[in-house]
Amino acid sequence: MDTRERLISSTRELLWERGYTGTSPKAIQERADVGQGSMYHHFRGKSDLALAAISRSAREMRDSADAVFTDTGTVVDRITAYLRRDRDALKGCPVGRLTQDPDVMADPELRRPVEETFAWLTDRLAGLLADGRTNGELDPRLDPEATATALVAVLQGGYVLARAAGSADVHARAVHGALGLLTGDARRSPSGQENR
Amino acid sequence: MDTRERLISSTRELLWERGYTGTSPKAIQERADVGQGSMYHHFRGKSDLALAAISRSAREMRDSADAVFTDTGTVVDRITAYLRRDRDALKGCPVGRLTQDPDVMADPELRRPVEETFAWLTDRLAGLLADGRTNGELDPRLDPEATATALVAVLQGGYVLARAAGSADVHARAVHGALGLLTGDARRSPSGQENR
DNA sequence: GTCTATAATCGGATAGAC
DNA sequence: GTCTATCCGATTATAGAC
Repeated sequence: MDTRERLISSTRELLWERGYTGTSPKAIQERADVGQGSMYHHFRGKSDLALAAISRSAREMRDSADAVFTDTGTVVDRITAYLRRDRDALKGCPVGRLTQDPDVMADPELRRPVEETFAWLTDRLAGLLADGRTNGELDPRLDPEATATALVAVLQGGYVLARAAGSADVHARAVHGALGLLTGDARRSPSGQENR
Repeated sequence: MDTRERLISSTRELLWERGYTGTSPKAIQERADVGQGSMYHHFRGKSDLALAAISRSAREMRDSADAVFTDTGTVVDRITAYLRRDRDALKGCPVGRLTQDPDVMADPELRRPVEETFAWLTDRLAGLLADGRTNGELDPRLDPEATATALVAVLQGGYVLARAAGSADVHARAVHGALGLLTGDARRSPSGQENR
């Protein structure tokens, strides 16, 4: 890996672990094993490096999700596969994490990849859910946009809860609960007052 | 409000807005309108202040949730009221936010209130869901712990998505989606293959 | 209790030699 | 392209006067 790539890679890791404010140019250089001068030769400064790192992480997140979504199987299969996908729950989401960084959110350039990634993801999931509704896999009353938003929120919130508990199992439990609701293993009782 | 309280209040605000790493003693003093010497008289340092602030926020979050949970109405009513509660979605959760702060999570004292708050919240919701299952409001197949975890995750993840989108509506949409799944307005089709 | 002074270290760069 | 030197403000305190 060349110098430039090592810097991007190091920045991605540090943004993931410590956020933008918690990441210093010096720490980036040390982890990349690159000198001060080198870093400022390849990038104009911290925010320039962060832009490269964030864009890379966003693209990777999108590409890997898309691979699961375009896989074979029923709609429910593909959504289940995405929700259950292997993840390091205690590390959190490298993109979602950035929403807590005021300096990232305040800079339109840095913020853009974050915004676009979640807009794309939610939209893609909503499309799948709409397909499932059309083909009879899912209840016609299901609201694709709202449901997609809820599912993405479960994933993002699952990271929060897993980190709070210090246990990756909590993320899996959140996903399990969401799938239970989606696939009808857990819902308002058929004898409940809201049933029609 | 006395000096000590102003310092705690100022620290709570800053931790909420900028996190632990992004909050300097100087900024705390300025917002509280308290001098350097005063701050170090009342608190041993930044982490001591943070502990007071975090404990306060955690207790407040817990108390206000408990008020909704112990309210009158059906289980589904109370859960709905909690999920739909007025919130400043773009500001995020003052407690959940701290899970992204490595310095907070690395310090057992600072971390404890965060961990306990979410453990309590999830447990409390699971109890309500179990009650709803018992009294026939909810499907007997519903897994109370997993569902409770998913619901709390929707709230926490909703903040992430709202901030990413720059719109509080996204949080409301996530909640709407989750309630649709929980109350049976949106789920796997009755004619779907998983139906028994 | 509050104020000012002092200080060591870090953060985020710029400048110029090689 | 990479290195070292230098810079200035911020961070997180401590010390002692008032």
